[in-house]
Amino acid sequence: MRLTRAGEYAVRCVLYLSAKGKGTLIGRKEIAEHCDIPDKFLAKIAQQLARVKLIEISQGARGGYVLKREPRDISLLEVVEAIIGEIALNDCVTSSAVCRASGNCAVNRVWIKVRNQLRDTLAGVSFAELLTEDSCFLAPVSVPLDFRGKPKR
Amino acid sequence: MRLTRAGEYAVRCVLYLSAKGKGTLIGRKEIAEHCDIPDKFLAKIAQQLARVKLIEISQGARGGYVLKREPRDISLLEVVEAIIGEIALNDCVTSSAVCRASGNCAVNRVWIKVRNQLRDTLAGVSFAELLTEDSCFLAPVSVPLDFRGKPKR
DNA sequence: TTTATATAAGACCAATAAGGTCTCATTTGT
DNA sequence: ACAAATGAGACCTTATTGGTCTTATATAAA
Repeated sequence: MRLTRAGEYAVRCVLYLSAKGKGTLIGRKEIAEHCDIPDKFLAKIAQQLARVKLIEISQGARGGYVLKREPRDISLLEVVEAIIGEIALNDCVTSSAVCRASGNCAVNRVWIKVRNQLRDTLAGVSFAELLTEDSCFLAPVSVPLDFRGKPKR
Repeated sequence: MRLTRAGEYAVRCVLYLSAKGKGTLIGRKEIAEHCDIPDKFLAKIAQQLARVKLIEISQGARGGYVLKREPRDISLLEVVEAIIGEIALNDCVTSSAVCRASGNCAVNRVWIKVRNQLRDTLAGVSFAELLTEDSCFLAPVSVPLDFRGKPKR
């Protein structure tokens, strides 16, 4: 696994929307500009976020994106996996096609362990938490105090 | 980071050499065949392992590879990083070029944390340990009892 | 109801990295 | 000297990433 550019952008986008608060409609261009994401590329990424119900997209004039859940209930893991799929650090873990011994392999067991560890840690970080610290924004954004807390899952 | 095919092959190779024991000369073809690694590709990988002194290569007729350290002192991390370089899960962690806020970014701090966690876990697994369980071999290999234990680092 | 402003969906393209091969040189045992 | 092995790096092919473009559709406002 690797946090691809698309994944990185998705995190920035959700972080920006989180700062604005759940339910606030924000135009795509504003996000793109503010978070330094190529406009059209963001459109593609947003569709994936919408598919997993993290955001809602409204079309037409004055359209844009709306965060559908509270930042404290959104984990880093969710956003990342919405874009790059379920995290796997190697092929063996997901498919036994590569390694004939797979399924009963000591090396594989280690990879499964570190993968779970990684996922657990990412699952434990909410966007509300991320907002309480300086983040990857290009310009400062005001952060409402009530968007702080731990994720439910 | 992702365990590439090359990294996977390197692990298999060192595991095979570990089973044979430190100091035992094994021909490249034997390893390639036994571990299901493309012969020429193994040559390339072996050079990287030699560069970090994990193995020694002898040329000429009856040449091959020799494990230079005890399996209990070789960690999974070492072998993996010998091939794919120091593990980094995203660009931000390594270079601040991508993310302008880098260095003081909450998201980045999370990635650094999970990366360290991952490296620590891999560093804690020795090849001796891996040998005590069924591994990614295509055919069974006898495992000397004295190659079992924890890695020094 | 027309027009301007947005996004939708997916085809498409360029750049990079992964996976692997090939060639020519060098080394070493016999 | 010769055969059997590896060294080093150029080179090729394929997959993935990162991103754009085009056509269609939706909506607010004039």
